[in-house]
This record gives sequence, C-alpha cells and structure tokens, in this order.
Amino acid sequence: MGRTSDANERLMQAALDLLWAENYGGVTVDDICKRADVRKGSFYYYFPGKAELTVAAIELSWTRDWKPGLDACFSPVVEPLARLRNHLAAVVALQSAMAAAHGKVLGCPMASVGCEISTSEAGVSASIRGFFSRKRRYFESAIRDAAAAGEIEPCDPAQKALALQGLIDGLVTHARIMNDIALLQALPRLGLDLLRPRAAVGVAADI
Amino acid sequence: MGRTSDANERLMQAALDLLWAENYGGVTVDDICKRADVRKGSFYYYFPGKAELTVAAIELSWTRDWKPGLDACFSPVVEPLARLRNHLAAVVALQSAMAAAHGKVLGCPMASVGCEISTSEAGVSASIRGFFSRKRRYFESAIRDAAAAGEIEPCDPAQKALALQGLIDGLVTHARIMNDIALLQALPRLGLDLLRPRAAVGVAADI
DNA sequence: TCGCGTTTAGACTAAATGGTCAACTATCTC
DNA sequence: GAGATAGTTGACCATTTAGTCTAAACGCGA
Repeated sequence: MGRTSDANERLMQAALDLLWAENYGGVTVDDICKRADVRKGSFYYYFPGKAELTVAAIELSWTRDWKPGLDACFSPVVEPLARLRNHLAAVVALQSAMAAAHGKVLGCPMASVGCEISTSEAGVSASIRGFFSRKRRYFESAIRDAAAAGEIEPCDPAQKALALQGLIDGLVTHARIMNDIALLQALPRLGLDLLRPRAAVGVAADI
Repeated sequence: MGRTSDANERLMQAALDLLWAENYGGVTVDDICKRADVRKGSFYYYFPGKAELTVAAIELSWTRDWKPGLDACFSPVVEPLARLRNHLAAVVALQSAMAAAHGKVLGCPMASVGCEISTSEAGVSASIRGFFSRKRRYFESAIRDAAAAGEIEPCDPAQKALALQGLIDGLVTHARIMNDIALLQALPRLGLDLLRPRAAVGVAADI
C-alpha cells in the first residue's frame, strides 16, 4: 500500500532540535522544513500546523527520550535519595553537554516553551502540563520512599516534590537566562539540601 | 521648544503590559502601537525597534516599579528573615492579584521573556541579566545578615541567594505554565525552609 | 511488471509584519 | 505673531509567513 516515509519523524526531531536552541515563536514552519529536509507540502500532509507538530514532538520526546531514562533513574531498586542524587547529576550533565555543544546554555525546552506559550497556545500548553505532571510523580514517589526509610526528615512529599521541581527548573532556567553553566554547579547539593537529609547520608559527603 | 509628548512612556507601558500577558515574540509592533494609541511613525520616531523599546521598558520597570519596593522591603531596619518573608509574601500577593485580574497566572515577565529570548536577542538579554543580578543582591545581603544574626544556620550567602532566586522564579514560572495559582501557596514556607532557620523563629509559626 | 494508494514537489495566494517617508501639526521661545 | 523645533500621521513598500493546491513521483503488494 503505497510508499513509506519517515518524514513525519524527521519533522518532529527537527522541531525538538530547534525548540531547544530557539523558542516557539521564533521557529517557523519553513525553518523546521529546512532542517528536516522536507518540503512544505509534506509538512501539511502530516500535520495541520506548527502547534500540532509540537504536541506530537513533545509526546515523542517524552516516550523516547525522557521516560526510559527516568524509569531507570528512579527504579525502586535504587535507594530513594540516590535516585534523586542521580537525577540531579544527570540534569547537570545534560545541560553541560548541551552547553558545550551549542556554545550557550539551552535550559529545558519544556520549561522554556511552556512558559512562553502558556497564555496563548492551549493545545501545546496542555501537553507540556502533562509532561510536568508525569515528571513530578517520580520526585514524589522517591521523596515518599526516602521519608519512609528515614533518609530524610518527615514531610509532605507532594509539596517537597513541587519545591524540588521548582528549584531544578528554576535554576536551569536561570542558567539559560544568564547563559552561565556555573549556576548549575551547586544544583545537586541545593536540591538534596532542600530535602533535609538526616545525618551525613547524602550531602556532607559531596562537599 | 516644540510640542511635548508622553507617547514614548505610553509605548513602554504598553510593552510591559503586553509582555506580562503574552510573550516577546508574540507581541508585534502594531500591537504595542494599538495599545499605546500611537501610530507606527511615532513608534519609530522614538525607538529603532522592538528590542530597544523592550530594553527601555525593562529599565523603566526596574527603576519605577521594582527598585522602590525592594528597597523598602529589604530595608536594613527590618529583621533579616522578615525581609525575605515579606518579599515572599509580596510575590505571592502580586501573582494572585494579577491572576485574579487577568483570569490566568502570568508569572514574571522578566523570567518569561528572559528565558524566551536568551539565545537570540542579545540586547534585551543583557538588560534582563542585569535585572536579575541586581535583584539577587537583595537576597544575598539579607541572607548574610540573617546568618550573622544567628537567625539561620551558617551558609554561603551567594549560593543560598541563587537557590532562593531559583526556587522563587522556578515556582512562579511553574505556576504560569500550569496556570495554577495554588502552586504558589507553599512558596513562603518553602522559601524560608530553604534557608534553614534556627529554632521556631520563622517557619513553624506560619503553619 | 503493473496498478494504486501514499507521499512529495514547489509554485501560488493572502495576510501579517517591520520599516520608511514626506507632509503636516502643535507648542515653545523670542 | 513668527519661526524654529519637537512630535504626529497614514499611506506605502518589501519581506516573511502560514497555508493551499495540483500534478507528478514513488514504491509496495499482487
């Protein structure tokens, strides 16, 4: 039944790449087409418009890029605080690598784009909201486990997860704004510190 | 000599208003002109372009809106931790008021716009970087004073100020992304908690 | 190898947008 | 009141952009 193509995937990947480096409004359909080496007719064959492509690209990024890594990092096999420590280290490592590759700090495209279009593009916004809700569950679960194991002081896991997510995305966003990767240097310590680990379990050893 | 006008101020205010509610890329010169009730010719009489207007508007906002409030809030007359507590409360109050007025959480335009254009508009970016650098000094100073007064545990004030700014802007940005003002409810407590206040000085009383 | 559904090419349109310009107007100073 | 000066206007141009459409090309299954 007819010919096959991966043009739609190339388009999604191109959109993701450009959204990392630029911003939603600044990326045009032509830009995406050019990067994906796809002509405009094909673009509109696959997607009704930029917003729908973006939603599809976000979902792809979640299932292909984010979820597997998070599942591995937050495996219940790992000690609760170590899960968070590993994740924080991974965030810093990824940002450092992207900064090295692009010559500037890129931050998190979900946060950047989400912040940019939250008051306009409803569809994209909903998709990004889903992304953050899902991601926060990993934090919440690990924090609950850590509290149960006595690794941190008792707390409201949902609130702590929110605070941790705010701290992480906040610092990452600031690093992008200030274009200074050094701002992330202290992220692992600050993140764990926020959880008030007991004794010398987590933090002191890092210094 | 010649006629007088406040069109340039109207333009700056219009830009600020629109940047709160929308985003940099989504606001056109025509939008700004329409809101300011100024014709395009006048726009280009005062400013070379949108970027320069934005820089001017940011500086205006700093000196007119932000600095006086911060100076008052962070007056050395006030106890160190109380300065921060008051500021956190003010942030939540402002966001709540704006959300009530606009029907959606708007977040911080400096953070939103800064994040959006950090990789493209160099001039605007530099202005926003200056904004955040100046604002962070208030935090740093208050934290240093708090540590000296024994109100919080000893720490590196610069690092703590960075973490606090990340937490605040991170949560505010998340509230915008999720369009949920309730996310800010816990901000004052989380912010103070981050500073590890001694005894029941600051936090416990708030619960 | 042939037919048919799938995919692609790229020219085209309409609208939006940034930016220019010369003529015009108001107001201040003398 | 007469310039001179500061500010305003709206038409106009060039470019970019989203989106459409038709004909052609491709490649899978039979």
